[in-house]
Amino acid sequence: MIITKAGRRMFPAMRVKISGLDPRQQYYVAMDVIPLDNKRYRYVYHSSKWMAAGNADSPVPPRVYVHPDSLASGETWMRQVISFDKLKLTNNELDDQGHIILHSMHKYQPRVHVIQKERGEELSHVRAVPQGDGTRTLSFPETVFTTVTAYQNQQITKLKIDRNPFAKGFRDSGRNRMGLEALVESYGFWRPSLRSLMFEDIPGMKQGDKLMLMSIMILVSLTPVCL
Amino acid sequence: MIITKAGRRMFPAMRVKISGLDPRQQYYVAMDVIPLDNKRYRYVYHSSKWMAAGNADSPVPPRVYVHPDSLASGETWMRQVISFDKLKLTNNELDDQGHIILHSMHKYQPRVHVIQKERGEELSHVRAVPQGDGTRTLSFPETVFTTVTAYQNQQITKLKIDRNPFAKGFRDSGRNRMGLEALVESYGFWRPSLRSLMFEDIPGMKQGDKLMLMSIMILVSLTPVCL
DNA sequence: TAGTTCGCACCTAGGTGAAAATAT
DNA sequence: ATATTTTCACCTAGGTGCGAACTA
Repeated sequence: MIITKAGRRMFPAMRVKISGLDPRQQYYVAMDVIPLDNKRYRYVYHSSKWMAAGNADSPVPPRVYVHPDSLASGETWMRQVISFDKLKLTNNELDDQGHIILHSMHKYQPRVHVIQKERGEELSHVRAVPQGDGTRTLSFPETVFTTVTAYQNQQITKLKIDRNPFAKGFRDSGRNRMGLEALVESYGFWRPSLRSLMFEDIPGMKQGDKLMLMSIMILVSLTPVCL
Repeated sequence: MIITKAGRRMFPAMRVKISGLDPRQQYYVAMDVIPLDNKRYRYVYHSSKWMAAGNADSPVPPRVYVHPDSLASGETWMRQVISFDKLKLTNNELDDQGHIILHSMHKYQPRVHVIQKERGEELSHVRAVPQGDGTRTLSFPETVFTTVTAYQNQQITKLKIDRNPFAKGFRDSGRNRMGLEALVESYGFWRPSLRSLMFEDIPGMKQGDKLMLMSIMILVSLTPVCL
């Protein structure tokens, strides 16, 4: 995923559908991005692979992207597909725009949080998400990505150009256009799918929890590991 | 003010600064638009005046524009200038986009509401603002406007073109450009000002009310009556 | 030399009034 | 006649990867 000083969107964006919430309860929905491991990576062109190359850079200030529809009722959240397309990534450690701060050439795991509103609680953009009974955190391994300041892999570049409407100007004209199916076929690592994760699957999930029936589906946004 | 089926922004937009709120209390800020009188108007070109011409059309469905930063703390509201620039007006009585529905060729009074969050209360976009001790409603006579589907007055057209960035394409090139002061000067009825209205000024204002010290200033958005 | 930054052309998305077409 | 609707050129605002310049 490309990161810049000014902040760059993720593409594709995380999109999530939630069910099983208490329709009348108020929730925040938020996203953050945590390091996948303790390594720094480099892309080895001749083998077309990311290789570990030393230890991770020093930690960056923690940031949380609170979905702009927050605070909203369970009913509201469940009625829509929740898209994180306005979230931005930056490599500027002094960023004051509330963007998520990451190091380039590292691997990251995005997470989605569903946070039940406690009385008086205020969700901060610059502090870690409160962990407790009222918070459910979900990660999808399919969405792990590698940060770069310039694409290392021509397949990824082509994928971005072909799928992102804002990159239309770089597409091959006419003849090379593909339908979604052919496109998907041509990228072995690109696995769009509809995945469903029940809270029953979550380690430490408590019986009798109000949120037990909540499930989250990733609809579209599966990001190849080497992105 | 031009109204269309699809919805059209107000220009200039209402902009408001609030002080005197309880920093920790949660508030909605909202705007609505009420009929100024019971008349329908027509513009008489030779006298350059709006004249009453019959009774108002039948009432339209009530709509409230809840400011997108709602719900927020008094501290948050007071820290910023609150702009209503994304509010849209429509003449479509069947509108389902949440726009404010008005009749063309009528006079209207915009109002700003500051609504203290009561427990469990949900603010509706399609129902009148709840009137009670937790709600303060303010109207500024300077912001009264007349709705049209096409401008009736060449001065207004020029004003809109000169001030609205989105109408830049219609401006006279170079030589006719004016600075703000000259522009303001040239419109006798255009009175930008900084007005401050204390809640003490409001009829029925109660002593000891938590909100008593709140004041609201209109910063920029004064709209001529004949707009 | 590998990684980053910056200006840019080229898009999407959507807010303007003009003018022609249509409605009342 | 007068008012409204529709389409359009021309903007603002901002999301793309490219490629040259820069950096360590």
